Amino acid sequence: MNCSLARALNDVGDWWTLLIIRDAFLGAQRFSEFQRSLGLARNTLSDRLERLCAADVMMRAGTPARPLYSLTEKGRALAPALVALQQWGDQFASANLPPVVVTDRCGRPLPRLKVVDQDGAEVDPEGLRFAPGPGADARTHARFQAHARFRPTPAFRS
Amino acid sequence: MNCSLARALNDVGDWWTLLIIRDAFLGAQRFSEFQRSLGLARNTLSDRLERLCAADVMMRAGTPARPLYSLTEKGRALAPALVALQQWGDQFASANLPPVVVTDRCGRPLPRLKVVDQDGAEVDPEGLRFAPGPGADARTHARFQAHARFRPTPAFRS
DNA sequence: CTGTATCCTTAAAGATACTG
DNA sequence: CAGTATCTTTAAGGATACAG
Repeated sequence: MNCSLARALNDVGDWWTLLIIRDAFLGAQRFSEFQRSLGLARNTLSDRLERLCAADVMMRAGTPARPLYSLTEKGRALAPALVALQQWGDQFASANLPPVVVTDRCGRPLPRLKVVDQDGAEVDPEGLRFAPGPGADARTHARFQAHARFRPTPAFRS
Repeated sequence: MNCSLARALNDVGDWWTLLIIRDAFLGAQRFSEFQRSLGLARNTLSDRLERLCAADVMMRAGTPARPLYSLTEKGRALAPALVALQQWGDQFASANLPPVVVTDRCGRPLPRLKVVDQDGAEVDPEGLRFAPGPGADARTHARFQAHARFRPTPAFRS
């Protein structure tokens, strides 16, 4: 798919994968830590760790017999996505009574992530738009031109 | 699960669901728009839209015979998570050549989402911590006390 | 401890045809 | 147009036992 979101989901869009990554952020490193923390089957965990290493989201260190799993830079770059999802769950799926909160290293809860524009002004969801990027292929361009991708942008609406 | 992330994933942690939501942000409203845009089976789409409406992420308007699907406030609140994931895919899965970029309503590409603390300072991934929240149950508290959730916080490490 | 190898059961997804 | 109803196929996940 010619789509970054689909590609992202291909790497981490699985039920267990993001939970594994969260545990890695929490400091889990050993196979058994993930396994006991999440309670998933061993073969499933094995498969997920394999995929994550193959996708360069996590890496294996330690000895082959007792590996240590940790996040790569690519994996750590998931922090905003992870925090955003958790905060959304805090607010809407946990009725603002989250079991666990994300904090800075001093233990102060983090404010909600905001989408801001180049001037630092917050962009509300209705203000979001999409446009062909540098990697757009012919099909993508065609789609946007065909019907402005569903919703006309202000420029087209004028 | 006593975990906001798992609850969030329960609502939107599916392969198709986030793509449907993205199309909704793009302005798609009709069953056939989603279907043609994503190319998923009709029964699958039907199921996803059903779940999304049940979870109050999307809502149905228009006539029963020709419904219009749109995001609720809860759904629009997914914008940060969606943008964060897409940007991650842009950078790492599309080699910084994204087919589609997220912009503000003027068409200016958005800067990358950042995790900031209460003072507005950026929090790097290593600085992330987690702590029991107001909705923590006994089991959650026990977990944190048992082993500081894998990694000792600076306070515990001292 | 860290997996791999099977087996088994269930769920998910697509294709297709049909209905209001 | 917007689904529903079947049917079929495949994949995913858990359980268990075993191995290095």
